[in-house]
Amino acid sequence: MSSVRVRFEPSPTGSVHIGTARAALFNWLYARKTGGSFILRIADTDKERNTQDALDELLRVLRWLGLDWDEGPDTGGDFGPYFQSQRGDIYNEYLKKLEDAGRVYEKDGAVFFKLEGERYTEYDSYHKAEIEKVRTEPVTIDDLIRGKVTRREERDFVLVRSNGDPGFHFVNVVDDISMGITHVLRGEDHLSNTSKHLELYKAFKATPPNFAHMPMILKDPKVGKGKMSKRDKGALIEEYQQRHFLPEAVVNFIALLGWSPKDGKEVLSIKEILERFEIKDIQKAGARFDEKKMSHLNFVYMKILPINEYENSAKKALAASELIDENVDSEYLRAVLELCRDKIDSFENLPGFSAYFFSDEFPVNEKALKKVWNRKGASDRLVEIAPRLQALEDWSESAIENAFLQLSNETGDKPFAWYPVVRFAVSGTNSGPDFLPMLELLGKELVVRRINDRLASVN
RNA sequence: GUCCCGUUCGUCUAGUCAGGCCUAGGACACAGGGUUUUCAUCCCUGCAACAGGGGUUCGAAUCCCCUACGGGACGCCA
Repeated sequence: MSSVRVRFEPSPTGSVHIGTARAALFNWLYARKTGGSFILRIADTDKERNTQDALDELLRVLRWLGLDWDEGPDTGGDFGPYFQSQRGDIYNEYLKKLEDAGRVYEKDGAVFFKLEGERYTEYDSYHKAEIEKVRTEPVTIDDLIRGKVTRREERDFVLVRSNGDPGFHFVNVVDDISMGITHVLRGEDHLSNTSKHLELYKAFKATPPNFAHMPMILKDPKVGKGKMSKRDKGALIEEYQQRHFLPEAVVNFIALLGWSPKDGKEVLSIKEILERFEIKDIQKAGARFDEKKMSHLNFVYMKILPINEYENSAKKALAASELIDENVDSEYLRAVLELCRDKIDSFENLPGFSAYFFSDEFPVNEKALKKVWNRKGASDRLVEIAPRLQALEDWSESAIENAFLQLSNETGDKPFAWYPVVRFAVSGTNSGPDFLPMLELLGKELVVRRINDRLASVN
């Protein structure tokens, strides 16, 4: 028995859709699972829309997700070329076979595939016209996910466009035959196209590959109806990169879109996914995109991220938001990151969470303003604590705590009475890292100054 | 409109193929409580689903049929 060969056939026209990424992942998983080959084939027959940049971007995204390929545009292989734009000779050769078999004809400058069967014309309500149809024999695929699916193709279709470029269905089938593809895992949107493909396999007297049609990824119902489009939030992998999501989390999330492991474990590394992946466990029904789940997974991975990787990603996120540059004190930065480590839920939120460590221009949280500051006696709390902090000679966590404790003893109020107000004064919000270490790190001069600034704002 | 595919908590899903172990399990989200003298984490509890109707059967989420609803295809896009 020959070994498994699967392919991923993206068209490099811009950004990578989440469904495209999932197709890549599932094909990759199946290849690695079976010890087969994962082939990358570039669908660049539409010349105007393809650029080198888009291709580079595509390869970058695949690598970011942790996917590698055995044959492809940059790695080569025995079945090349791996750009469809360079496979013209092969397409011509296969077109000749169809010509010789009398299965093609020309119309309006394009080459059509001729179906076999009785011809008749009929009014078609979709095309709103009288069109020619063919009474063909139904064709059946045994889909690895859906079982037997039978359908009849009833209209001739274009093989080569009038501008000379070969069309999708034709190149798709020719490439799968000539590259020895054994399994085709693709989106359900191709299920209806499969009858066209099967007709071509028949005409070429070739054995069709095994098909598996994955469910569509649908919009969050709160957002709208239908399949997720590239305009929807969360639809593009680039968006996750820009938002500093972890690739492990993204991979985990897209794997769970339409697939789930038998043992019910949800947080899975790509290796663990690989151990559990089975085509038959892929869901039939469309999967709805849930941004909250994506965020949660990202959060889980952040918690277990090794410290050096955490620091790298954190620095990137801070640099991207221009809170820090290369002049930043690396020891101070390290301490800040250490302090925020267990508090933040995403790198995306880190800049907002920690801005006040790096700049006096930090935003004031409206809710905190209402809840903490616009409250009777709030400014009195600052008036009480400010001189005591000012007077401290030893600016250590315990010394700071003592200052609060003393005040607490004298007034009978808990230290809790001052904490939120001071936190608000120095950070503009009511949540954040551990309070006392935060003050210590910020430094006496800055803490006292911000308290006074806050007080000055009322007068 | 025609054809194809689908339908379990708000969402992702387990269970369906081999009907009884399902008073339907987990996760996210949401609500309430607890731990934490801050903040977050964390822990506990709760909410919440077999689309509807007919069969078959001692017994159906599970098998069959119909209806409804959702999705996809119907391009000289891929």
